[in-house]
Amino acid sequence: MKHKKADIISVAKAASVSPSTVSRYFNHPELLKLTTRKRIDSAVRRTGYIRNRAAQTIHGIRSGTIGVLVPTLDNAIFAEVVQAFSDTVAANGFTILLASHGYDLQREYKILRKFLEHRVDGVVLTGLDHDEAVFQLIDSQNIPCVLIWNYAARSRYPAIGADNELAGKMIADHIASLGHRKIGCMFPPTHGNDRALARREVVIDTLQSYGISIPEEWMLQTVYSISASKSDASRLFSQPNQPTALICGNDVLATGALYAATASGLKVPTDVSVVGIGDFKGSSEIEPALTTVRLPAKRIGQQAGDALANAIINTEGHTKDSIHCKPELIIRQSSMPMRNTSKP
Amino acid sequence: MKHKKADIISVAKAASVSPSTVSRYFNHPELLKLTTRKRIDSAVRRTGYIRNRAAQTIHGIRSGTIGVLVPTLDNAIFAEVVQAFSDTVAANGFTILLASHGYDLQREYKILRKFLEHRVDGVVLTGLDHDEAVFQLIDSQNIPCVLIWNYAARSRYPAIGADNELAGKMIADHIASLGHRKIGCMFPPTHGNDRALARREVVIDTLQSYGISIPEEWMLQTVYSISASKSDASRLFSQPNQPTALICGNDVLATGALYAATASGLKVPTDVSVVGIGDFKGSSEIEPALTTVRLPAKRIGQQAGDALANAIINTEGHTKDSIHCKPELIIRQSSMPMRNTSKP
DNA sequence: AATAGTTTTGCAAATGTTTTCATAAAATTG
DNA sequence: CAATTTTATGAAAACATTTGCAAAACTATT
Repeated sequence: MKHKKADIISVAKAASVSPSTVSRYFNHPELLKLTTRKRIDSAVRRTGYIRNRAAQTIHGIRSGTIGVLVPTLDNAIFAEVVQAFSDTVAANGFTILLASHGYDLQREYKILRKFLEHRVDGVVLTGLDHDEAVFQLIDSQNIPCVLIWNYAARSRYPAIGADNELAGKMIADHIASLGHRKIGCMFPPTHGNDRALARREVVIDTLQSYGISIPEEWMLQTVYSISASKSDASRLFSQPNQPTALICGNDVLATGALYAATASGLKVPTDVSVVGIGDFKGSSEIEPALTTVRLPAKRIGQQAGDALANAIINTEGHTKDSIHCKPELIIRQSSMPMRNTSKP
Repeated sequence: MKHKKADIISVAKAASVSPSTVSRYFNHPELLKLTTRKRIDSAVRRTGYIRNRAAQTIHGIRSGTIGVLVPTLDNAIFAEVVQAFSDTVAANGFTILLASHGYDLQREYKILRKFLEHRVDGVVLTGLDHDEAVFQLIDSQNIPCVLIWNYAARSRYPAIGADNELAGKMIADHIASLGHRKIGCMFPPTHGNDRALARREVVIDTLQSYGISIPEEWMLQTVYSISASKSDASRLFSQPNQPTALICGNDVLATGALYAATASGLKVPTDVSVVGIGDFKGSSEIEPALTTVRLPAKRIGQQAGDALANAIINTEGHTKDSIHCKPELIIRQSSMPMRNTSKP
């Protein structure tokens, strides 16, 4: 007794009009007489008809979907960007197709193809660096694209995000200007992750410019997790020779380092300053509150959403300009000037 | 000089075969002769053809999409579930359409309609409670659906998740059996959030069964954020009369409470025990490590993904059974038995 | 080499919609 | 109230595919 799913023809029959009229009811209601509009209205209700976007899409009409490709959602900050992006484009009637590639470039290409099979109206990629094949695929379909999270003045597609190098420079400047000279660094693996790479390079370079170099054993490479960063930092903090400041590649690593300090009986910031990058949720509430550089995730998501929705709706031409969402140094309690006296 | 986008007909021409043969190349390659297969292979490559799922979908073929509807992604635990779900169904060739309703039931209905316009092959809703109109819409389209996150033996659709009431009971039992009698509670607003409601009710009831009742002023309602929970808990901790234990509705709230304790100079667990629910990332590393009840987000996402993909691919009949992903009491350092001596 | 049996391919109809063009109905004008 | 303009509706083609059926092309058998 299951009815066939209602299509536009059954609605037309129920309303005693032609299918074309029903189509107009949805797409150009102002062309219909009030009475027929009402009749169709009731017919739609009675039949439980739901429009079929697939059928519309084959007429070259927009699919109303945007493909969003992130490395992972387990990283709270990406979740936040996606959330903001999704809300923004939803206001323009778009729904997002979401997938994650787990930092695997091969997978990124495959997922992009799948997005294109679904005839997404636009795509969002995370970060600046992607396989050349990925770029070519997007070019060949000529579909609007934005790169989120990282900013660069010159990039293959409009980049909307924060200048990660600037963020790295800001935090390194901060630590160096506090007088620290014995500095440790903890950064995530940089393979397939241009954000992390950019930050690390610039931190090292900036410190270099102050005449500071970082010994091998204080240069930690730590996967993105509180547990890994806590254990790595604990190991660092239990060595005889210790840095007076630890610069972490992001706030998750810094959080782990803060916990490690507490666990090791070190006081932050008196014994060691700890700083992060990102200003994630909770970074301002943690004890001691974390000094960090704010990367405005929410704003990035919104700007990217506006830019892409705009590129799709208006010109059908491509988005033009990159947008820089400025990072901002947030000084809290986890960093302080270097004490002048050295330990006896 | 932009070419028209390649369709199946242009591929057919390029390979000197009929469109039907190209179609078969994708859908039933085993029917083709090796040589024609190769010819088409090359034609596809040369033309840059990408299949059009929209055109397939109107033949009643599956769209290969699953609609996922969560309250928000800003909650790390939902992000984790979504991530696990997405990965699982991606292995079966599905892509997810993701949207969030921000605990607004009206929006949930609208989003669901949009999903159905896209002819999703299945839908995922978060939590057990939804507008009756939502359920009816799903019924009318008869499309597989699973409810994630919360478990209940009897529910409108298969529920795959943890028993939140059990989780609440476990943590309440734990605290009561440690001898605490002066107990505070901090729970999120329960409006439109059946998970939170279930937990709170059962905690209160369980404590009741130990003869414990919670005074009005120790019953905090706090929005989901570390900053709110920290400030609410700080207020509680600065009152003259204080509980010896604080039960928090989730680990985010508990984290804020832990920070508040540190800020107020209280020692956890000696001065006050603090417990959460969820076992979020970082809960085991925070100092002191948080006693909580683990809700297996990842497993929920995977199980839900398997169940739904299965329901779609195999029977085309609906998913049958709810699955209970058992919560688990994780005792760490933030809780300890009640001291016998009361403060002077 | 003719026949029967397979395998491979193409034709044409079908899918659910939009849209152009034509026509019918209504409204406006003299 | 007839002529003209405007508005509302329908018929049919178009969109990019899939698929049942039949024809063509091969194989195998005698």
